[in-house]
Amino acid sequence: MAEWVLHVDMDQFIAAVEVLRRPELAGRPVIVGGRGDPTERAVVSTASYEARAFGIGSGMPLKIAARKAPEDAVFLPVDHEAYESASAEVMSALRALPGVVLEVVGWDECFLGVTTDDPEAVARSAQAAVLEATDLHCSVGIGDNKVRAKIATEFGKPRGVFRLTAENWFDVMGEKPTRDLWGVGPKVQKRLAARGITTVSELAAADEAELVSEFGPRMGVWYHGLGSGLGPAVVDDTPWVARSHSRETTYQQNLTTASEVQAAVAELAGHAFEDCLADGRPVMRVHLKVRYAPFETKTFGRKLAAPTNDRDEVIAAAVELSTTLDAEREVRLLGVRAEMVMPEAGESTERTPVRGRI
DNA sequence: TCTGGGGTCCTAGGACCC
DNA sequence: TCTGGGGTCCTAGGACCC
Repeated sequence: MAEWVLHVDMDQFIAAVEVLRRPELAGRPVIVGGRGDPTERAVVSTASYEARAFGIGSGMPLKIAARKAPEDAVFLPVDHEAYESASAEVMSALRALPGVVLEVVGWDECFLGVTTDDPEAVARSAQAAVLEATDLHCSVGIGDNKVRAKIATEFGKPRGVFRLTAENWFDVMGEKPTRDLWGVGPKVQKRLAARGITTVSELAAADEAELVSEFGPRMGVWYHGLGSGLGPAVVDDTPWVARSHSRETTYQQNLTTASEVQAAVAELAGHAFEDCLADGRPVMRVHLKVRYAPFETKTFGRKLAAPTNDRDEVIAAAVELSTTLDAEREVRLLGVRAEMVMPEAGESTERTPVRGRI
């Protein structure tokens, strides 16, 4: 029997959860984002397939989505608690499958590690288990590592199963643009293209030393391997330990005075601090990120003298950071993020340069 | 045309020490 | 007067993911 990595990804998860509790919305374009008011500053979290047909997608400003949407479209507010409880049901249904190791990646996706001669059968039973428990549909990618399993899922959508391994990697992916790889975004795609690398096959055939000189010792090697579909194959079910907590808000009206900014920073820092407190862990660093008009961002931070549980100390540190803003130029803030970083928690597991929770 | 909120990890460069 | 290497720590910034 062989070891396999399965990647389970819910189909239009947030929209599907909303339709589940409002069956009358089935078949209509559903757009979930912000407070559900398309005239506000906010973006689309998820659009149903019906809405995607009109060119609406996640990350798009609600105002733009409203312009593209047909008359019968429905805008709904984000309801974190509903998605979290649906997510928990999905995960527990999957965890109950015999012989699987489950690693949560996000609300609506996870990896399953399984030893079997028939991974397609496991994939089908995973889909059946999720449907039975939640009435929600998912797609499953099967791979010989996480990178291939993750990419395979896209070929299975919706409600399908697809297998991607070393055997068919270049047949399936060879001619695709580098952007289709997990971890290659628009910036990296552009930098690769500047060196004549536009397809997955070209990336695999590229000179690794050249990639290292462009992207650094870790990322250069990582991207080169990505061209061949290389990646970690270990599915790790140890519970997630957050390294940091942050709070961010976009203001409907820009903040324009130093005292407004300081009040906003103090409030956000307080909430982020409480998230750390809830984890039972002290705060080691305080970061601030501001977005100011027209569309620039600035980040800065400071290490505290020692890890602390002192609320006043971390808030004071955050507020003090905000005083370094250039009042003339930078105090027209669209948004502010306060981040609290906690000390390294125990031994870290194997890490890969794929961002986010892998 | 307008820009979420929650995260993670990597890199470059300066400061500082020996 | 001119200016070594090597190492570590720290901060700012960047990129990407869900």
